[in-house]
Amino acid sequence: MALSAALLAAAGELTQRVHEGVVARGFADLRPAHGFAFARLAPDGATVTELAAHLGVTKQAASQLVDEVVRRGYAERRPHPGDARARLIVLTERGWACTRAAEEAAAEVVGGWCEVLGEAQVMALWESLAKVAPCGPVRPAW
Amino acid sequence: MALSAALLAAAGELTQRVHEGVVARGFADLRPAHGFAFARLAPDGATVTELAAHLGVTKQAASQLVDEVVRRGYAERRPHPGDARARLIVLTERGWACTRAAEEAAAEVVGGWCEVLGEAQVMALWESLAKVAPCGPVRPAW
DNA sequence: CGAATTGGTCAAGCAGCCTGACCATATAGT
DNA sequence: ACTATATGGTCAGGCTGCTTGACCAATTCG
Repeated sequence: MALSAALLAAAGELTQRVHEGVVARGFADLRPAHGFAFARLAPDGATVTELAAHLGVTKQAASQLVDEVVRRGYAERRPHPGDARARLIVLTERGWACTRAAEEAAAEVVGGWCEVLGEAQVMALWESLAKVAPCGPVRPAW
Repeated sequence: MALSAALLAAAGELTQRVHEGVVARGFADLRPAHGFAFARLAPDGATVTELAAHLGVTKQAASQLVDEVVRRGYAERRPHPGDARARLIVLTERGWACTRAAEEAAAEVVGGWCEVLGEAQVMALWESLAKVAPCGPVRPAW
């Protein structure tokens, strides 16, 4: 179906342009995959196991990804308040700055869409997508 | 933005379910990435270089991917009619069967969306996406 | 209190992609 | 026509991200 192609094209372009926007704002040492991790870490932090589940990878892979972002100063491992085995991964100030940069870049792209479609159409698009994939995986899927 | 998340979720779910559908129809030795290659090969075949450009990878990676699908009987390398250096990669009958299976699986998913949104909304969704990403990359983007 | 479970890391291996080098054919320059 | 350059494709080697398997520390259940 052509709809499938259009959907994949839009998602690919969004990912690509958000990544470009993040890089342009000075965060060049990150890959798109890190963004998906930040999305899970942002609200209140998360454990490695939770992050692994969110990204659909093994704990080891998630742990390795956390190593990277910690080494680059975007997050830190803290003792978990309620479980001495676990560690709570939380964003640092730099991590939050990067998250805000990603939101700005995303808003820019969506703004461009509003100019093409009109705001009402974009809202309709959003609602349709939300109904169609209520809890789909917000992560690299292929 | 929540729209971004919804879009990525929908694209991820589509990719995943199409792949599941293809596997369920008996083509278990393929990855989603192969599907993006088939999309370029399907109409009239393509050279390795064209395929590489379409997938956004190097010629070497594309050549290796072609090796895999040839070894598994989905495609074959033929001499290129107009250029003795080049080879035209074309789908075999098995390759076409797999392509049809993918289209069936995609139609199933979209059919499910029609039940949720109604056919008119799905058409509107399609048109909006087509306007927004007229020539986005139909390939794994992250 | 011992047994089984869960969170996390360490170690080794593999798959997919990249860079660099190379050959064969095609195209352009003179 | 003949060389020079560009293009299509492959081979070889290396790197990165992810996986499986094993293990330790802390928790929970009997």
